[in-house]
Amino acid sequence: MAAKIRDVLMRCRLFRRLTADCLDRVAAIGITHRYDPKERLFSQGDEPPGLYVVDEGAVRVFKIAPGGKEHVLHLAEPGDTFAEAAVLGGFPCPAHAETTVHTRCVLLPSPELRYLLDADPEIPRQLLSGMAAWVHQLVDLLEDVVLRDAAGRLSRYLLEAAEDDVVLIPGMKRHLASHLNLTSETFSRTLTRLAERGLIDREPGGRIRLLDPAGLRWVSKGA
Amino acid sequence: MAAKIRDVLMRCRLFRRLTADCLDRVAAIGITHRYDPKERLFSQGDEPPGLYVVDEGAVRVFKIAPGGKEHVLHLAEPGDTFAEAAVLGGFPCPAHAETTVHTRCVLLPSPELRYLLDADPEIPRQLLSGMAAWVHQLVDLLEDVVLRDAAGRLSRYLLEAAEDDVVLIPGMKRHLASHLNLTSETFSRTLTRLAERGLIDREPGGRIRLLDPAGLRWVSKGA
DNA sequence: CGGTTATTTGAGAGTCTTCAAGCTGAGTGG
DNA sequence: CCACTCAGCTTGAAGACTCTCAAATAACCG
Repeated sequence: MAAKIRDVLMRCRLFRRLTADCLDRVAAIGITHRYDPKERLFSQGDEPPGLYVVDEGAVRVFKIAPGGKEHVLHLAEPGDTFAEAAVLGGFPCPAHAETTVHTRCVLLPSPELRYLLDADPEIPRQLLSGMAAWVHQLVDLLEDVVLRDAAGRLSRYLLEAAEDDVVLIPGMKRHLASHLNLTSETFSRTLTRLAERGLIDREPGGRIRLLDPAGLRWVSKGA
Repeated sequence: MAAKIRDVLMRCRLFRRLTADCLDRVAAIGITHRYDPKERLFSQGDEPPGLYVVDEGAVRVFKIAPGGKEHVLHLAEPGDTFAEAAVLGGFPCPAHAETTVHTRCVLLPSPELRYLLDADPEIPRQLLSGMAAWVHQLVDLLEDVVLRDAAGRLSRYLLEAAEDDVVLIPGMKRHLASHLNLTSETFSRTLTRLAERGLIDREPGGRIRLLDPAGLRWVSKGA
């Protein structure tokens, strides 16, 4: 069981740089949780229960704007962590978290994690660079939203998410759309437009094949 | 001199939570630099010279999009730090940094800082929560760009930047506009619209008086 | 198969940007 | 002391992109 948790942690950027020794100690406090689809893990304003690592399934972390519109900050898939900033910074959750499908997570409970950080000087040091990477990713996201148009953002996402030139859309398209700061309508239209230009091919089951990665790269750079 | 550097560090979120002891050791490696207006501190892709803390003046950290458009990620004013993520994460600078006016900064050079982090277990631990706060701020910024309109973003900025219901615009309006993801034209128009509604008063010298903070808060919440 | 939910498509409206022109204000030299 | 100049700011009109609303289609689940 503990070996299992270790493996989950190993897959994620935040913990990958930990030494085997530290990793074991962190894994020891981990608890595996299972969730049904659409189950709420925590809500905006809650005290963070702990640091989550997705093992299987997917969690969307989102804000709800006054007016009911929601924006997906983070689509956490296997190997991703979330709520790390709230736990480590000691402030309440800045967003809601809900699963999209059947999901298994490892939870590192806040009290135990904080104790560990105080007890073991090696761990904070190694987490620091992990946090820096997370900042870097946020800056990328910000850049994305700010200086790319719909086609550019979608192209970049496709390029990043592709494996063997195939992208499997996680969960509902409208959540992915929200993550890219698009309505589902615009998302759909942009997808067909990319297909018309021969850059991608829409296959059944939410699968997308990249026909012309170089062309997509061009679009994502803003042309 | 060292006392001076200590004071500068003390003012910023990243270091405020450090114990007096650690603070001294960090301050010891700090170097004060002076810059002319529009002087370039580093460029995108450079190895980060170190962690900067603004003592006096202002630095804008910005990206240039293909096509020449620039976006201001961060307007660093006294007490703000920048390049922290690149130094701590060990990757190249993701953006350019340039002063807007005569500026004094404290630089904590990368090699010394890294050495300090390795040598002293206490410092990374205390920096971790500072990084978490920076993540939190980035998420706010992202939220800002994504779910507020021009008037909402400007209102929020004014409320945050105000002291005694007066905001002094740092540097050029067009840089502030870019930070809020607006063109300078839209910025100007939005300002006059807020003035017409009696929420603010535009005074000479780039000074803005908040006449109705409650009303601004209403606008910033998206109405 | 029927009901429900998600996605696609169409038409119209709104916001922000772009392009172009006029304005303002500080610094300069006559 | 004043006109000149240049950069930044403001204002106007036109256009682009995305959103909203509405309806049709497709996918899913019991």
